Amino acid sequence: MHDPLAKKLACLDRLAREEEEVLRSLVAQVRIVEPRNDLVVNGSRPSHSTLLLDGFAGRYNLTDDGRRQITSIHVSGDFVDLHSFLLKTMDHGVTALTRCRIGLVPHSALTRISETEPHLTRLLWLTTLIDGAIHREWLLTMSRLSSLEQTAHLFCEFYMRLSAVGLANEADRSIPLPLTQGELGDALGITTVHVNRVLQEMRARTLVVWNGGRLTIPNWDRLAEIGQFNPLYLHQHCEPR
Amino acid sequence: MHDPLAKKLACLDRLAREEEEVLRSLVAQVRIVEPRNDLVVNGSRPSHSTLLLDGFAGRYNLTDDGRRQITSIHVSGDFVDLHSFLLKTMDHGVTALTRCRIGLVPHSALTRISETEPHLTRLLWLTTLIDGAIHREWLLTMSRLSSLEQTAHLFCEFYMRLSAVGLANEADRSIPLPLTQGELGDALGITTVHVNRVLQEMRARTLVVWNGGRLTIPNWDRLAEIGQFNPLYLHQHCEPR
DNA sequence: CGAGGATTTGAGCTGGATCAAAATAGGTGG
DNA sequence: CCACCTATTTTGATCCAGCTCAAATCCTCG
Repeated sequence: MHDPLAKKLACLDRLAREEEEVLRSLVAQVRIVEPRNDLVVNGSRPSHSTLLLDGFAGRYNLTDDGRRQITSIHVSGDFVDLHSFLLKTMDHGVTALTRCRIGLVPHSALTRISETEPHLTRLLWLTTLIDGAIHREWLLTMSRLSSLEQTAHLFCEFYMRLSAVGLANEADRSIPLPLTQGELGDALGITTVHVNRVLQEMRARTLVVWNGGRLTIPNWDRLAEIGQFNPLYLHQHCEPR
Repeated sequence: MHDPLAKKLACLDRLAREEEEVLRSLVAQVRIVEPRNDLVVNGSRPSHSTLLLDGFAGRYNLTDDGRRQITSIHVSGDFVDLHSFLLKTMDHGVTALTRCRIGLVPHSALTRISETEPHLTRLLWLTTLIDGAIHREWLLTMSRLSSLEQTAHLFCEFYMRLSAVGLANEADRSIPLPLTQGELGDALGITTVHVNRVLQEMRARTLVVWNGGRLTIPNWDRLAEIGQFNPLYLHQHCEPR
């Protein structure tokens, strides 16, 4: 049994065998959610948190007149709404960008962990802190970089994060990226039309190849330089926490 | 003795007497930091977290060529870098926007809390989740609202947050806001020149009065409407966590 | 083969940037 | 109390990255 959560946490700190056991027992129920459906509804008060087992999901906020900003994109092993455990009321929605397989983790189980497993609690807390670090990086790239630079940055981030959970093909530097240009624009804060133009420019400069839902990065160093990408903010290294 | 941290946490959930005691004992040392100095240095590995006792501070990231984005602004009672406890390495800097009085909280004390005080741990965790919720809201307002709307939103947020720690004058709806227009621009992601023009427009429409380091909001409802401000994301209400 | 979504192209427009300079406001030392 | 220095705010003129609107093409899949 592959356990993407344990895999992800093991990137952050050594896990004891019993801790892995505890993690494995968290998921009370598995469900499938079709693309464009909400995994979690804005304003709801969930009694469980949602662990993404497979697929891509996005948190989003809407303006009063319905324009959407995707504030993060999640992949296997990510808790898309671990924060609902303590925030109680959802202040945003979470949508399935592809067909998603999700595991439901009762808040009661999380409370139990917080009472009896301080080390695991710190690691779960840590994953929400990394979410915050990503938000901050997005704030920077959104406001201060050109949309091409910002896109380059985001592609690098996706690569690193998918790589961490074993979903990157390290040989040809490619990852699954089954999004539409419109969805990417909602994450970048730009229009579909402009996403398209940015991609054309990137293609012309052979910075990336993106088709059939797969993104390939022929020259990592150049892409990372253009996107001013420094992976430090992802905190993907194992140390005692 | 006024304890701004206990005051803030008490807005989120009932605190036991002994918990307040524990919180009071956290600060090992108090220091003063002058404006424009770093409270926490980017890339450092702090051995303590910084509780802001008095003053205004801002987290910031820089682009490679030195442009700055302020990713959050903190006031009394805020932990400006509680996350350094688990992230270990700072992925951004924290600067004093005014003269700041800070309390240093050793990470060892935080580890102890996480081992022995599950409820307090959840509340501290929660404060970092609220930081994340604010980041998401900023992502939305930055990308989808006009700069005037975004500014209105930010002013509403400041008012609510300062009000929660007793720093707002509820009578005339005013708060301390000792920032320069340049600093505000760094938080909004716009230039000083444009901040100035936005403020002129807001003044002309008597949405706000801002001078002598104090912001007054003559008509809350109008400002909140323009900024599409809904305080839900601040999660400022007491409930069992 | 047809239909609805996704991508692409084109033409103009605009919010906010840039650059440069002037006016003000604080703060400091004499 | 004044003269001076520096940071901040304000004004003006120009520019451009990314938006809007509209239509065409291309997939994909029933």
